[in-house]
Amino acid sequence: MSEEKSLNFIEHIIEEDLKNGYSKSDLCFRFPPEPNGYLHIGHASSICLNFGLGLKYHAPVNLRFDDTNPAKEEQEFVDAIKRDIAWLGFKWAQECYASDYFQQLYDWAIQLIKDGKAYVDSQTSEEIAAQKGTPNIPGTKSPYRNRTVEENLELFEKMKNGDVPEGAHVLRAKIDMTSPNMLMRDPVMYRVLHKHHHRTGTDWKIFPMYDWTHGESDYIEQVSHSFCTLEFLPHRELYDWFLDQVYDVNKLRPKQREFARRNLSHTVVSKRKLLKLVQEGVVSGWDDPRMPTIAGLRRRGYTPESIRNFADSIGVGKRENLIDVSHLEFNVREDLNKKATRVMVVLDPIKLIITNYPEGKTEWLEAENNPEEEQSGSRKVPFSKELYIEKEDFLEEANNKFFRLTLGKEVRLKNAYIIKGESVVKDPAGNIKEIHCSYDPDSKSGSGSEASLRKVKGTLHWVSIKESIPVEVRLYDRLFTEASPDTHKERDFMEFVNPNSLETITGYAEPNLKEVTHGEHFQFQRLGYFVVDRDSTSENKVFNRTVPLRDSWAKITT
RNA sequence: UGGCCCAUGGUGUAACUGGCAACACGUCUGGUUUUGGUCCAGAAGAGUCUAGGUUCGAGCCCUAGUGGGCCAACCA
Repeated sequence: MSEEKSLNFIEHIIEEDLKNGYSKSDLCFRFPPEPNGYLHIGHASSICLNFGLGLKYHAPVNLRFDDTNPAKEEQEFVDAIKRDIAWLGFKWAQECYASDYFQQLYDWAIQLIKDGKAYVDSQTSEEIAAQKGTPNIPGTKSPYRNRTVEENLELFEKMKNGDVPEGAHVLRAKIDMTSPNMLMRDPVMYRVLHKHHHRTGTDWKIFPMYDWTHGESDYIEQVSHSFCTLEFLPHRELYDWFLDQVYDVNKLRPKQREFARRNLSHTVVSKRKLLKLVQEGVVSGWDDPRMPTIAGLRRRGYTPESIRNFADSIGVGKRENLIDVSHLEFNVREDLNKKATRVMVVLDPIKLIITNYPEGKTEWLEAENNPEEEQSGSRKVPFSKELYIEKEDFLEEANNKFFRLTLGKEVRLKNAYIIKGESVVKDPAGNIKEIHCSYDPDSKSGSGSEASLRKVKGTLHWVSIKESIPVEVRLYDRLFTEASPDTHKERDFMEFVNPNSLETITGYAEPNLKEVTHGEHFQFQRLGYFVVDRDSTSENKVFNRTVPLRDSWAKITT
């Protein structure tokens, strides 16, 4: 009776620990962003992983800001990160800041100095780097490595008090300059920075490095499992070394474990690169609907559920990966199919005149809001003699693979009548100006009449010209032409930016779209899922296309 | 002149302590349908990087090779 989903390797680690002495109440996780930018779809995987584990094991998950570098971090990003995680639907147990642990970290550092495990180095960063060697060549010891405890304490005190300029000294852990792991070659623990920190202001002049901070923060919060991406694997040895120095056997000792970050095709997931797109004006900002940021996806119309389902469905692994965006798009469609109200909008209009329909008459026809959702109800749409339909929904002559309007054949107008193409009116250049057709008055949708039940080959969306309203519609394409824009070593990812990633057009919508609110989702019949964007410079309502309806539309037009 | 990680259909994952490879996306076909969507049914597609070894039996274990990735920031 176990309909249990198979476990991923992260869950196996936890199950294993549970078998080997951990109790369920020991479990505690964390999501530790640095507040130096916006969260993106890559972070979403990590968020869903950690918070998902919290939900699964009823364990707390802390939101911890890794704010140890005042040069890059800002309160604005802290706020944006909290907003995005909350929007995804997750609740953190505690809001923590690495900067809250500065004093504790400092006290431990003093202890390390006293134990002869840390020393103040007064070389330049270049000198230190040179001594570090390479992965192939062992490093050499710093001339300051054997300073006395007293001297180290005194210098470190000066660093702390801001009595020395930036770069004058650093505090280093005394480990092993010949280790095959570069990170173990006397890593820097503290540097001097005379910068304003968004939380501690000017209280601290020394700031701890990531490695010295992260494991100890996990320990302070008694996080049981600290999951990070694979590039931190070599850091684990150092994570454990630092923990060894402060660890109390009566307390829980956190574990760092690593998983592969998720890469999405046709996009970049690197704050540095995303920042460049913003700075160079390729996109309008961090929340441009083409951006893979949570804020961008939200504005594009992606729902929290779709992002969470996506993250859950792709799982976690340890290998290099490139997930096709179609996976993400599937999850969006699946969710929006149940939520989005069906409406009719014509993007590339051509006039359709129903020759046998009374002049000046307007009928208000019943239209279902969402056939997938019983309770969604219905609304009225106006129908009259002169309509717009999509230009590409008509061909004078077509083979029988074409399911839409041609001369002499019948199709249904969605929610309305069955019509038959009669003739076309062309301008002198031969372009079709209007299409004339006749309608069958007995074929009204939902009337139940024999005529209305007649099978026709296709159904078209339309809009009554007189009552229609213009709307601004933004169609998006992938931001990069290349599936993997950042793995080409010799070429810059900017070379792969798709110049046609945004197309703005004016469409004609049924009048119901006059009253819509920001963030509302719609399915424009045949055209895709759209979301109402926030107010802009346009006097018309603005709709962002979240995603087209599967691939069919593009397929047919070719 | 190194150390570590990884290798399963097109993509992403699964296969409990070894028992002839499963799920989702994508693709294709058929049916339903007031939109070529949705929904339903079905199909194709890998024999698990290579070579050895252990074993009655290996995707799972061992060895070597190959391929990919990570490590030399006073970033995280």
